[in-house]
Amino acid sequence: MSDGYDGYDPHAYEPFAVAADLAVFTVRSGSLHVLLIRRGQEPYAGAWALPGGFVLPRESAETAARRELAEETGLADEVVAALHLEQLRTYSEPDRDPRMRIVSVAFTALVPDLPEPAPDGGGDAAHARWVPVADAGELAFDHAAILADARSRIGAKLEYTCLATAFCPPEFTLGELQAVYETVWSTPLDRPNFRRKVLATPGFVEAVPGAARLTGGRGKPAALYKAGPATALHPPLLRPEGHRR
Amino acid sequence: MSDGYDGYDPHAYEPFAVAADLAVFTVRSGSLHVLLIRRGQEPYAGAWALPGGFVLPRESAETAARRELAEETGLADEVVAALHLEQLRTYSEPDRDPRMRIVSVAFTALVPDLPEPAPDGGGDAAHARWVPVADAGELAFDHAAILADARSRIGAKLEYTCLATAFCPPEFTLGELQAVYETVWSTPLDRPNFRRKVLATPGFVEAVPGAARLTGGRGKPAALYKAGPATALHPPLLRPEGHRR
DNA sequence: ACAAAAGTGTTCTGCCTACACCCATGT
DNA sequence: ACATGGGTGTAGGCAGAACACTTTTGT
Repeated sequence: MSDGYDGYDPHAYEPFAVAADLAVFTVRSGSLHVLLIRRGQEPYAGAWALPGGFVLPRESAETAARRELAEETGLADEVVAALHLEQLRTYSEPDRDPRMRIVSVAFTALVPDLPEPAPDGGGDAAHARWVPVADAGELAFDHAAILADARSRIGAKLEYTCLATAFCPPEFTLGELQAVYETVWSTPLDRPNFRRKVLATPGFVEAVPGAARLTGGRGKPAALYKAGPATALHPPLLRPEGHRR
Repeated sequence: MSDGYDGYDPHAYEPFAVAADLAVFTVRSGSLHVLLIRRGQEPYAGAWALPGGFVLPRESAETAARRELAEETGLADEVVAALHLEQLRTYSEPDRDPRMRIVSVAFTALVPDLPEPAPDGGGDAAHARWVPVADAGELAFDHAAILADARSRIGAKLEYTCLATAFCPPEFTLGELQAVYETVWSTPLDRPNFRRKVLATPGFVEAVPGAARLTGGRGKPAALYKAGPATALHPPLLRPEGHRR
């Protein structure tokens, strides 16, 4: 910070509020879904919005994001605490909220398709729903832009990180993992090559010895894997169009 | 934002201040430099810090970053307006500033080695200096962490974007461009392969017909190029260690 | 003549693509 | 038996790594 900081009076200006908003994604029945909240009051009453809320005086933005997520979705605290949250970007246009000056730090999170879907929780969670991103349409404030940024970020992240496993349950088949990629990228992938690529990357997935699962009833039972310790994917797993001219 | 936003009183809490801080890099005499400001007052009087300052009530964080950069470095307004600014991340730990709650949106910028170095400007610019990042050491507040994040970000960005040209003057040789990569990555690169890779990427650089420059006095004069319209680099130009196991 | 820097050519390796093929299970 | 999904093998192509070599300048 510059010398311009010194002598600043915190109360001289109309204060800023700082918020944390979340774009929480899951893959469910073949399409990418995002967690949205139905707004109860003006402005944008009745509109859908990303979950989020104000950063409290003794919180960091990330702590606030976790707290709001737990409050609004009824997810268990341990689940929320273990969640991989990633800062997306901060939105600070002066008129992004009609009421007052709000600077919002946006986060992205990826969760598996939860057995008890979040919206069934009590309290604030009553207005939370999983919505296919394709159907999200208009959202309150600038949340449609945040959602678009988050969407494109996770598409890119799948290329060079191991984050795709965050969309899967603790144990999953390679077919399920491939479906995550295909859903997020909206592109079919070659199964043999996908398989080799994933298994050739040390620490991406680890075999669960002896375990197998019948997928969809038909077909050969698939071996089960769990997420490995690796986070980066070298060399990357590129989208089919990614390296074509 | 959630329903938690409604009924919020802007004055109910100790207000937040929002700041924009900048990590401005340049390549100069074979090493990566960052623009730092010597603080005149407490806290951290006499310490080095990243340039930056408060976001004003009607500004976005990015606008504030440009304004502060112009004020503190004496760079021409056109130069600052044309600068490629990229949002790095927002730092919001409650105690990052001992005086009050300050949430800081950090930006990164890359500039060529300026003919008239920024620090020579008048006014606030008097305390600005280019410092080799290796010599930056301890900085005020959490700026050392911001600098480290910015450093690693630009290293990664060079791999898959055309940003390296931002470090070069309007016309440059491929040797100079390669020196940028080698300086930022601290790795020697193979000249023939680098050259082919850059020229094979459409829109990365464009030849300036007929022009040539003697570099260092000795050796064959090098052809000149200017930055092309491309921004992405597909496929990426990976660091030597990047895809080795 | 020699050093230094630009620029060209060539070989080798390894990954990625593609597609053909076998295996196990339910109906 | 056959459909369905899991899993293995293999040939071709393309890009990058490594390095030998030529060209043009200053001393």
